[in-house]
Parts: sequence; C-alpha cells; structure tokens
Amino acid sequence: MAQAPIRAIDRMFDIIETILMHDGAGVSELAAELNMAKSTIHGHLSTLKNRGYLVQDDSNQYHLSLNFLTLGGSVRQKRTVWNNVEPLLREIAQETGESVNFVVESQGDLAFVGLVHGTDGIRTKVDVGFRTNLHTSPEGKLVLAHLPEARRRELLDELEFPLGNSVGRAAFRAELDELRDEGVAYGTETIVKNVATVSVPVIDNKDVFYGAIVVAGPALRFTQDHLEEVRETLTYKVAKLNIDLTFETQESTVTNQIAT
Amino acid sequence: MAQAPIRAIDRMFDIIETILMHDGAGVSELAAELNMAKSTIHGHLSTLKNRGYLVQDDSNQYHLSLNFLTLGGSVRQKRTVWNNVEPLLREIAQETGESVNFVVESQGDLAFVGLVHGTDGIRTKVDVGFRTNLHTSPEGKLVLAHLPEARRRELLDELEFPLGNSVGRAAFRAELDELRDEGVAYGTETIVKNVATVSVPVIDNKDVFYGAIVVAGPALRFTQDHLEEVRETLTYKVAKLNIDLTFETQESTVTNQIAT
DNA sequence: CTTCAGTATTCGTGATTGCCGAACAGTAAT
DNA sequence: ATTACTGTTCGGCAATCACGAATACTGAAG
Repeated sequence: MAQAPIRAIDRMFDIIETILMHDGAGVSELAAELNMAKSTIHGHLSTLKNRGYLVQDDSNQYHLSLNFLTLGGSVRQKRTVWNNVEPLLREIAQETGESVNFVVESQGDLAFVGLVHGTDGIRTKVDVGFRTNLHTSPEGKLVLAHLPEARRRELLDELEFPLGNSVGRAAFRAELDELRDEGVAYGTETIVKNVATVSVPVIDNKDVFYGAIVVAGPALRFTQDHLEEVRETLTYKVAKLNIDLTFETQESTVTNQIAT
Repeated sequence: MAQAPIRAIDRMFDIIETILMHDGAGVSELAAELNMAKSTIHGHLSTLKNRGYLVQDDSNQYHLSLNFLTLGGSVRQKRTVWNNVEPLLREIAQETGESVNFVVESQGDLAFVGLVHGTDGIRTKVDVGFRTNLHTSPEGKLVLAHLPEARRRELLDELEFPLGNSVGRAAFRAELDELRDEGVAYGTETIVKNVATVSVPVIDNKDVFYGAIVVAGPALRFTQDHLEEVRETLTYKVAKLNIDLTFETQESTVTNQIAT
C-alpha cells in the first residue's frame, strides 16, 4: 500500500489500457496522449510484443493480442465456483430458453463472468468481462445487498448521494435490505433496452456469497406469469447448487472466494 | 526486436504467469521459484495489486483478478470478425444442437476464441482462451492449411519432423494441401476423448482467412449421416457469413485481421 | 523524381529507480 | 516462549529505464 509502485509497470498498464480504449494505437499517438517520450513508448511496446501480449498490424498499429483472452479464460477456469456455476447456467438456459449469466462484484463494479444463451435467447451486447455500476441495475443492487456488511459500507461510502433519481442514502440502504430479504430482483430495461431480468443470489450453506445468476429476455415475453415461472426454476436450481458448493468448500474454503 | 526489453516488465509477466500456473501463490514461493529477492517480488505484487490486477486472499495468497477477464473480453469484442462470427455460432448451435466454437491461429498455437453450447451440447473442458498445438488436431491442421503460405512455412519450420506417428515433412505438407482442398476437417477424440468434430474455414471473398468454426459432439452420435448433415448446414451458414464479412471489410481491411 | 510531413526505430548519456540483502513484523504451531 | 515460517519495510548502490536527438521509413503532395 505505502510501497512505492514500480513506475515501468504503471506506465505499461497505462499504455495497455489506452490501446484498449482506442482499439489499437501507434507510437506517436500514445506518446502524445500519455506525455511520454516516443522512445519510451517504443521500448514498452516492443517488450510487450516480444512477450506476445501485443501485435503489430500492417499499418504499425499495436493491438492487444489474444494472450489476454487466454489469461482471462484461465483466471475464470481456475475458480472452482465458476466450475460449479457454469453447468448450472446451461441447465437454466435450456430449461427457460433464455440467456443466463453470472455476475459478481469486482473492484466496486458489477462484472459479468460468463453467459450462456438459451434457444430463444436474445442477443445481448454484453460480453464476458463486461463491467457496469453496482448501484444502477437490479442485479447490481442485489449483489450489493448480499455483500458482507463491511464491504458494502466501503462501497456505499464511495457513492454520491442523493443518487440520480434523488434517492437518499437511508432510502437506498432500505432498498438493499428489502432486496436481500426478498432473495430475488426483477428488472426491466436497466442495462439494455427492452430486456427484462430475473436475478437470484448464489450463497452456500455457510452463508458465503459468491454472486448472482441473471436470466435475461425480451421484455415483451416476460409477463407476470413468465416472471414467476422463471423465478421458480431459478431458485430451485440454485438451491441445489448451494449444497454442491458447500461440499466442495470443505477442503478449501478460501480459494473458493471469487477474486475481486 | 533488437530493442533491449524492459526488465521490470519481463519479470512482471514471469510473476503473473507463474501465479496463473500455480493458481495463486505467495511472496516467498514466487521468490524461490523465480530466483528473485522477496522484496523484489513484493514490490511487483503490490503495484499489481494497487492497479487492481491482483488480489490477495485471507491467507495472503495472490491471485489474478477478474480485470484480466475484462481485458480478454474487450480484445475479443473489439475484433469485428468476432462480432460477425458470434451470432453465427449461435445459429449453428441451435440448428445442430451441438457445441460450436471458433478457433484461430495465435502465436503458433490454436486458440479457442469463443464457444456456444447447443441444447444437446456436450460439456467440453475447453474454455475461452484455451490453447493447444496446431499440428495435432484436425481443426488445428485445417487452420494451418489455410494460413498464408509465408506464415505456414514459418510455423512448419519450428516443428520437429518426423512427427509422433512418424509423419515426414513432405507427407505433412501433402496432408495439409489435401485438407485445404477439401474445405472441411473431420476428427475424433483428438483433443478431448470421445468427442467428434467437424470444422470448416472462415474465409472472406478476398480470400482472407480468419479461423475455423468447429462443431463438437459425442462420438457416438456422429454417425456418417449425422456428420454429413452437420457439414452441410455448416458450409451453408459459413458461406453466407463470408459475404457479410466482405461487406464489412470494405472500409477497414486491416483492422479486421485477427490479432495473433 | 524530390520534398515534405508524418510515421517508427535506434543510440548514447545521465539520473532515477528498481533491485537486493538485511532488518522488522506478524502468525501459527510446537 | 521459542521456532520457523510467512509478508513487509528500509537504505543504499548499480543497473537501467526514460529521455531527446539523430536516423530510417513510408506515403502523399508538389
């Protein structure tokens, strides 16, 4: 924390993140934007390229390579929670026909860890790794509501109250409490237009919270009946998962935690 | 290339990759394995942690964070080829009921860019970003066969001939040529046991090759008839895609290339 | 064909800083 | 309390990273 950060690494990530934002960039472009000497940028770029994390296209633009996809895939694969949740997503997708995904809190954001499309599934623009605010969507609020008290405080303290629709701090806390008691969150058109969602938390028998499973579909199809139907299969399936998680947790409680 | 690599960054990636292999590691562990001072490791770890790319669990083990998943997702999302291929995978998965994925050459490996499961889909252990050899699987060979001549030479030169089953260099080249002419590759049990595959290349009308679409299913179900059936829908669908790709390519030929 | 404006790249030098080793602190088990 | 591990901090020297100027390319414009 107090430890002086390694400058070269900080700069490297500045570069990587900038390249990502721009979807490819050249040396001069980066030098200008980041206020660094061209030669410095060049040094970074060529080491990254040698390492295989960057590629240079025909017009000398540098791009992130698929190595990052490999890293990302591995970090997901290694988490035992995901291994338990993934088959479940598929079951739910098959049974409901809708698109299903798994979301967790990560660094104060809502991160989409993985998704499976059902046969009738809508095509969302949300890809793996996508991030959004925790406090603007029902699924985000649900996650927020189930986080350990300490963590939730921390995150709430970073928020500016009142929120957009003039919701005060106290009101928001109340909303979260209610959501937690309900154990399910419904939403319409919050992240993507015309998309309705039903979300339930994933919690093991030791009350460790991992994230939420979200079923998403076209708002039109999600009548009151359908909503209820989806919620039922969802809670039923997830209840089964909770037991499995606990089993797996017996040997290694710690590593089961989702990396934030 | 001749440019001296930045040591700090090389070390950082050594650390990151080691952590990934071990699925979490501590300071001393890394110091021992990488022959570096504990303090050095600590410096790296804490900067990475500050940046949000590493997390430290209750027992002081460091893990890669979901930020890497976000990076990986973005690099995929940004590639316009993927945006065209992804919906196609879903169509094929729905029509055939099998699992479908998209593979490309990346740094001499066969990389799995994305997959979609059909209703009858088997559960493969292959996650996004997974890598394997190019020359051991039918889908890999198919990709190899369709790469630009120059690139293929390069990769073949790195191989040790004769290969395991005593295939000589000339024989292998011949096999690839045949595969390319066929325009389809069939496989059984090569990457995963009891899994049969059918693969076709994705090529636009300017003969730019992007990767291959692979349908995978239980070997038992893939009778001669079923194989042929799958191949038909596959080639039909992919032919349609080729046109779309060309359309999109008109404005930006270069950035359409998959980053290797 | 030359000029020009824009790239990427190389090189050498100086000051910064990343690295080390040793000292410190915290933890769990003996 | 001792032991044997962890992770963390600190100070100082040398290596090395960042810089800016010089060079090499490239392509467009005259």
